[in-house]
Amino acid sequence: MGRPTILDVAERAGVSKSLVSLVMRHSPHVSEEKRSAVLEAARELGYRPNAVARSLVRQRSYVLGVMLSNLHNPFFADVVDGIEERSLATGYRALFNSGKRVPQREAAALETLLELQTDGLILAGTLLDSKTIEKAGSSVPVALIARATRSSIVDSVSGDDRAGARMAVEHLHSLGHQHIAHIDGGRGAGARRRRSGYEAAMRKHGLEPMVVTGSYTEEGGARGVRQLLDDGRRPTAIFAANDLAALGALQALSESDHSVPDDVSLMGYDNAWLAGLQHISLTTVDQPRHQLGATAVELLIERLDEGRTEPRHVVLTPTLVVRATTGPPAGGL
Amino acid sequence: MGRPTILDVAERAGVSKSLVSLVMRHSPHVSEEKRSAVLEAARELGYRPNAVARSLVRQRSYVLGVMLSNLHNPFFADVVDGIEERSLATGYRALFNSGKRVPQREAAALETLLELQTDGLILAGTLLDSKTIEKAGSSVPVALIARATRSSIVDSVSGDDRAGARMAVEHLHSLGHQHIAHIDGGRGAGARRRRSGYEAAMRKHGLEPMVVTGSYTEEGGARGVRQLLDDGRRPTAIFAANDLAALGALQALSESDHSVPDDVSLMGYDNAWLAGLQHISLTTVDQPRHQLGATAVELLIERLDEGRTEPRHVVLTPTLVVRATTGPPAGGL
DNA sequence: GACGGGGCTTGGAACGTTCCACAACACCTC
DNA sequence: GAGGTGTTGTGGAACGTTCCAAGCCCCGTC
Repeated sequence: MGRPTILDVAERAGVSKSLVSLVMRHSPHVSEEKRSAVLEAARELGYRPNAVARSLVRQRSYVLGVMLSNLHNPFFADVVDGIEERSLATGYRALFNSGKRVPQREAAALETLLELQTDGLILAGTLLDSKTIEKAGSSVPVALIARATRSSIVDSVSGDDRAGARMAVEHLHSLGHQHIAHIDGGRGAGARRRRSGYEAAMRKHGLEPMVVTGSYTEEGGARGVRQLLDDGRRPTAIFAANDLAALGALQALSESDHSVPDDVSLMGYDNAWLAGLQHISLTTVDQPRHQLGATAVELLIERLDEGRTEPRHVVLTPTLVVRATTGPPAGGL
Repeated sequence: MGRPTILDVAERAGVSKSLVSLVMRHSPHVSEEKRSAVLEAARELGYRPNAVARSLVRQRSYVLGVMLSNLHNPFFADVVDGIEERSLATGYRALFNSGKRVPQREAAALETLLELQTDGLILAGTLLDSKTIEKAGSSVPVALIARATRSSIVDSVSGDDRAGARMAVEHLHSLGHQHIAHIDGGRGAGARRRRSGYEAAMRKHGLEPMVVTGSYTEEGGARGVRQLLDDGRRPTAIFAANDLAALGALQALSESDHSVPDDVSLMGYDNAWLAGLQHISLTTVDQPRHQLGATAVELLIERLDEGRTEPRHVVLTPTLVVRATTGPPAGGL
């Protein structure tokens, strides 16, 4: 015989299964006597409510599914903190998955979460195409993190990437830089907006945009620098699409004997915790990571418990964080 | 009406629910004709199997629950990779949780996973006491990662922390260091063994152990260095309990104007990816992180699908990784 | 002393699957 | 043409809960 069920507890306590159910759900309409009898029996048997059976009949699991694009990006660790805290506070629990930045893997992870009947879905930094996302959104509330969308079906919360990119350019420009390269985030969430914000800000100051393709990974940043070197471009400053890419760029720059910021200035994006490490001390654009996560949960709850049906798209404002990797222009690459 | 069920599909395809079930599970005993009719109906309705109902009746969820002690520690990102890869390959899916290094939170996360009827449980770097762990282990297979145990109930896979600590001491000793401090990992998983491995190795070389309390976090490492300074201890080398703590130590050292390795040598433990960053380039002890995760999954599967019942405790051997933060002894703190 | 009402308790139906035993049918063999 | 064999398809029970309608009992009221 397997795990004890509500029936076993009922029998042992000499009551009906319904009463056990009531006790387990802290109903006030139970006599003190029976309550303690049930609790006692449950303790003795080591009874634990079966959430699977419960969610089958209630048609509600009180679980929020979270698909993380990339566990290695410390940016998401903070986002997850926000998600867990907020969902715990509202009576839900969060369960995670990861798609490892591979669309096919992400689709599988999404499907898993869907089959498990999670009440709501958070896609953090997903690479999935909007058709797939909207299809998911049509069967369960979905909130996107860090991937702006104009979808009329799913919600989203993201930083204002265009504004953040503008801040980066403006910071570098105010230091005197004219040749500012951007290593973009490729197909990464929000990368297009950061890129276009960069381009717009450059043009606004009469500067020529200089973009190479990268990604939201160290490898992407390193590749970007190598590309810049191969092309013989001579930026005096580099704005990488995120902190991880900036780290990769830092790596590649020191391999090619360029010092930061003495030869080249370098900026990242996100202000993930490692940007603040003294030995890195990266100038970057801060995203309210914790709040990004918390807001996504709230968006879901508005739909789940408050009946909202029109989509909401929340945009949070980033802030500039100046540290040690930027300075006045010098030799450049 | 909500999501379509197997009954809706059956009706639309003009067959019984049982047949639909067979098709969905790729049974070979279905005529081509009916199979395609069912598939077609399912597609039209947007049917998706309900994993909740399925696992209720099968008494199996094919989900492995993973409780992560600390998502901010990059060590776990690699472990998770190993878990996801191995479980995908064996027909299971992994779902994560985090306990944020707070025993009470961890207990709640564990309980959640238990109630959701996951088929097996992986506790990665948990701070939970063994009584709680064994209780969980008595109702579902449990595998511990990075927390050695002699439990006769749960399985475990961990690095040989004593040996790793010895390697660290021996490396520093071979460079000529005599005054080697250890900032320990407090109550962290495996911390006690690293500490005792350090102490044993020190004694073996006729050296006096010098231990201060820390934790597996940056904050713990920084606090350890400050403690060392306050106490007026003058180590020429510091061995931190893990890479994160080493990073915190690095931080505190540069705040107190000590340069690494010119004044003090510094070592970490884990070889998490950030240890390899050129700008950090931490000498450390490598743990086979990916394999730690993969092995935990295998241990669970042995119990689940192969009927093993006696416990197994796998110990993997760490290796020394020499980078730039260690050198010959100099002024010290 | 019948009636009504409230607090506590109960059994049965339902949730969406899988599993099992069996039915239906075709085909082969003697 | 009766009997066996094998392949495909079916309905009902079961999984462990929650929900609902209804029952029981006690008490107060007229």
